[in-house]
Amino acid sequence: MTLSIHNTLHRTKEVFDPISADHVRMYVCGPTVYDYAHIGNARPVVIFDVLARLLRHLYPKVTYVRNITDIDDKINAASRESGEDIRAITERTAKVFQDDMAALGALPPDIEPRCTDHVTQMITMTEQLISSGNAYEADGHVMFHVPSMAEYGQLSRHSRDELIAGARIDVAPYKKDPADFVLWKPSDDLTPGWESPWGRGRPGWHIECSAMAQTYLGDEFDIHGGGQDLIFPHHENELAQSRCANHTNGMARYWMHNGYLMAEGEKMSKSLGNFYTVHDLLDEFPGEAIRLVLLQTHYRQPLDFTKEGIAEARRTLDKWYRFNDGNQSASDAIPDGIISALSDDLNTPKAIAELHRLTADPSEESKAAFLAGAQFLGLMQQELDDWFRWSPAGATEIDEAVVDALIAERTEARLGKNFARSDEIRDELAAQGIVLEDSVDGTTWKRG
RNA sequence: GGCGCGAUGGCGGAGAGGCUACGCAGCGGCCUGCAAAGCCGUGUACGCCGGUUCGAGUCCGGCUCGCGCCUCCA
Repeated sequence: MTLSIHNTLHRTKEVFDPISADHVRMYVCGPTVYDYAHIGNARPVVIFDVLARLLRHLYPKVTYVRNITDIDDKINAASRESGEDIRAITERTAKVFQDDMAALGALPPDIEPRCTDHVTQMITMTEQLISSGNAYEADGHVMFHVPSMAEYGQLSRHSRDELIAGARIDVAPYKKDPADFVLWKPSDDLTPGWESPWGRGRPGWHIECSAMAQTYLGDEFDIHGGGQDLIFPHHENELAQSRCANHTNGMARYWMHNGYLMAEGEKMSKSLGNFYTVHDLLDEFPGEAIRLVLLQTHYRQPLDFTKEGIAEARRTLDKWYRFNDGNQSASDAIPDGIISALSDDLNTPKAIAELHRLTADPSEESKAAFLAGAQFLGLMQQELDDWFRWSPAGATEIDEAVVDALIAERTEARLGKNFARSDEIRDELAAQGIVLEDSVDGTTWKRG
């Protein structure tokens, strides 16, 4: 099976040709842990989780690195505002992030490095950039000198002149060139800092990824991923730093970026009330339904995320859980249709259509294939009862014994043709969000 | 202003120069005491204007609308 992926570097779909077929290496930019992840942050996590699963299926060894950024001025600002210790904020937020992503069915990456553990590597890389003539120290800062790299802008396709023309902020006086960006900056006594050859300070906001990727994946690796909004400046600057420090022609062979996400037809913003954190959504919907919404749209397409969309995805999963009534086990082989769809630049909507196609055939063979395919995509992970009896956070507890007693009473009433009482019981339960289903085998219930 | 992305049937969403996408919802039917679930059947589409072609959602040009990014982040 040939894997092809869209490479942002060339803006075309290309056949994936790893540096070493024995060991595929991928780096994805992870969260800055100062606040709960919103659904836009979850999109790359789920997308690259699918890619990691696919790579592991196609290649013998895969190393997937996704960092946690725990040094950032937004974190410092959050700490100043709330008074909470920086370490406490980052630990707490990182834990919630990991739990929330697990609830979305995303497997943990192989390595999840933190910036605070890699400051030494960042300092080393910064020193390398100074000695190679690509960076300079000025006024306590170390700056990357953009004109020192001829190919700067190759990823985002911004020319240096355009950047300067479009700049929205004043140029700091210590910059040699308006396009230069920071590698290291000084910290005052109230700000976290590390000792360095340039005094006590902290890293700029791109060098972390360059340093951590180099540490775990080497000077050059296969895939670098993230959201489209990271193309510039983050990835452009990472690319420049890594190439110049490591003396390579590229950092990653393939750069992949997922499209942006809107919520309820508008850009997500707190003031519009459509700002969804994954943590809050998980109180309201099962994680698998959220995952399915994310996979139903191709990763490079814009996605309008709506609660109605999650509800619809949940109904689709209801249907799938019914189709696979809990008695099947997944076949060993992942259906070809799933693998070939995913191998075509991660065409998850097409893979999902393939799942729908398999549900049209009620044979045991098809059910086993369906289950294998769905589970490969990180879906159909629940027990049947857990899925149908899932309830939102804060919902009233259901006393199953009471429900069973009412069902028994209703069955009696139906046998006695007392349909008035029978329907009354059904309505009563429906009011509590319980839906009854009669079949030849008796009556079962689920949460509606 | 610069760079880039998107526009498909009521909704979601693939595909791609000639061939059914698919799902949801709707409608008709079967089943059911009635429902629910399930099953069968069924309608509707490619933003606008030109062009290329025997033939264009699919290629080219222009336009309209929506959106992203434009550095030490907000």
